[in-house]
Amino acid sequence: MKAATIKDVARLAGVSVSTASAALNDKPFVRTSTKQKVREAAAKLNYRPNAIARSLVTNESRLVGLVVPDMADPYFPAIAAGVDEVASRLGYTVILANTLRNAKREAEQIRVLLERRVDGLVFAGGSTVGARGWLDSTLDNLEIVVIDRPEFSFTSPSITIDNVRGAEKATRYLVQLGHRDIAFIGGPVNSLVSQERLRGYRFALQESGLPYREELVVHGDFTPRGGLQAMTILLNRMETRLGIDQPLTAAFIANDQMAIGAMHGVRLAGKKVPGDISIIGFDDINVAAVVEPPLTTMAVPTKEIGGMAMNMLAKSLNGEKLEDNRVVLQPQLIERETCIAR
Amino acid sequence: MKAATIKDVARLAGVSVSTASAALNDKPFVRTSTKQKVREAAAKLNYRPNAIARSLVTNESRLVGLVVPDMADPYFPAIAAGVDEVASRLGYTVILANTLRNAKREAEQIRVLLERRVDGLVFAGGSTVGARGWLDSTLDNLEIVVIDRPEFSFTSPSITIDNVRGAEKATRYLVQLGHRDIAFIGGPVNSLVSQERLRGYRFALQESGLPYREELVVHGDFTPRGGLQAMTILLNRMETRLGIDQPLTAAFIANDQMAIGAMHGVRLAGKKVPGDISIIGFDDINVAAVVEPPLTTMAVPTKEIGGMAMNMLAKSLNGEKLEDNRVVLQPQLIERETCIAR
DNA sequence: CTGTTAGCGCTTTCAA
DNA sequence: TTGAAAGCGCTAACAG
Repeated sequence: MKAATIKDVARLAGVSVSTASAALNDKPFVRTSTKQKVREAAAKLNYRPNAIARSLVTNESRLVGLVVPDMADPYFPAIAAGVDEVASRLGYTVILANTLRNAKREAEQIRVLLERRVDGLVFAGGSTVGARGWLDSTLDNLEIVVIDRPEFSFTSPSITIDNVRGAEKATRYLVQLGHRDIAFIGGPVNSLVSQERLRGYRFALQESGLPYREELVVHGDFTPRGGLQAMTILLNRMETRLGIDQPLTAAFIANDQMAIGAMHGVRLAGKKVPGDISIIGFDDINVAAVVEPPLTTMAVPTKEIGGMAMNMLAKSLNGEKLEDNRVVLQPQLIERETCIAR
Repeated sequence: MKAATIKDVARLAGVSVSTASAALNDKPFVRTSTKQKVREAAAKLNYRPNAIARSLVTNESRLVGLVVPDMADPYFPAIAAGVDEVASRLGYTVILANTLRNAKREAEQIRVLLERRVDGLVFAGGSTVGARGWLDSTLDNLEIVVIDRPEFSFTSPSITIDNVRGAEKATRYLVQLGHRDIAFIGGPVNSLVSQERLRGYRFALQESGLPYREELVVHGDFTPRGGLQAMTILLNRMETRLGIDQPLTAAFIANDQMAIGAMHGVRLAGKKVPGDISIIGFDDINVAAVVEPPLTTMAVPTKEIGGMAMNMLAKSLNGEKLEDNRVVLQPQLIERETCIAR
């Protein structure tokens, strides 16, 4: 049997449709007894308001799109959890859009979100050099909050990780421990976040009077496997090209997933973390604290970021002015056991 | 300026609204030149069809709800990735609903999904004893596919992990390696999945002529921290209550996240994995292969499951009969390095 | 092949 | 305090 509509409710309650609507929405001008009647009718019919119909007339969907590059990296589900939690508290529903770090797919997904008339978007990470252009044209008229997409940070409310400073801090930490031959494992070359972290790394090197050496940087793909491969390449390089005069003693790795993979690579090569090679990661994903040895990393309050983003979005949607629409977060060094003084 | 509607497009193209609609939907009976005109008009106006309006009339939203208990466990994002991938290929959009393993919240989230008129639901894991009742009444009329929610497996198309057999296999593997004092770390006591895995564990014990000992089972919460705590409890128990006559030599742990935490617990107690205690997990999450030592576990093809679920859902939505609507998957033993013969 | 008409389920004036 | 009517943007007969 078909789902009951408000018409059915109205009929059963013996009132007009408009009264039924007002009653169900608890408008103050409806007589209490009428509300009662209507509610009973609704209950009896197991009535569920049709959000689609409502959206059509109110011209707001209370849908928000959440655009993430990759669900396999725990970083993004953590953000998703934060967004979802406050969204549902605020009466929004979230649509998931996974871009798989693929520009074409991203465009496609956005198109869908637009057609669904989402009220707003939270755009998390995964930005890529040049991803900017086409978005601008199509995205006006839509509230959007970006997380760690530096290319939008000046046009949209944003939450940004200070990747440059974070990377700098991480690298400097290694330097302070006495390391001089410090490698960097980044994400995909065209990833903006990865580029920023590379920048911070170079900056710290420079400030410490250490040379930047190309042979010490390798790009991975943010996955554990990628980290493993990158570390293996690095270790081979050291072995074959440079000899033992300047062996790698530490590495700053652009995210924890790769760092954990890289640690494995170190062991596979018969070396020890941190005995032979110190490692510092980025993100502080939930297993970081319990891997062996526990991973020293730059922590980012992921879930809070998601919640914060959704809150900002909701505020703009309410027409409120954001007093602070350009949040920049400093990652925090969590010293665990993968770094050791040289 | 307001978004263009199909009316605007029709006017600009000099045709009626219905013709515009037909043209945009590429109906075969529209003259090619007309389609051309209409498309140009649409492009010029940057027209985007309003999916909300369409849904209202077609009475299908092409929305599917994805209900998961917890985004922090990599297991679920992996499923989400699978669902999302095939959903978007099939023209569906997925709404995320995170229940946080909380029955009240689950009910609330489902209510929202129903109001949004999702065409179907994929319900992944997190089932809890007694979660069944209220769902039945409210869920008819909705296509739904369940993943690892045994309580629905006989009323809805389902993909189920054979948890009992998987757990049995895992435990038996330990037994074959010569272990006789094998602990079990489960999820929350009322988690059905955890109960099944416990059942498999007991079954294997029994078949092997080993006694079931309550002091060897502890319940965690599926998180790394929970695994750590559970292992610590276990180790303390051994220390204090039982003395050294029957020290724990192995543990089967209900998911990888906890297993990784538990490994850490073992080390904290000054013992070694697998030297002192062998460990086997469940799920094969993506870091399992690279932790130290690489985790032996029962693999479940998570992402494929998500995709499969969405495919099944789409089929039922199309009115196709599912030839195989009760898929049962056998977890596969992945031997890595956390288990050793005694 | 194209246009006219009706209506999806709801909210929202506006009158009564 | 309630009801009648209009209309959100679209698709779906149906007639021409």
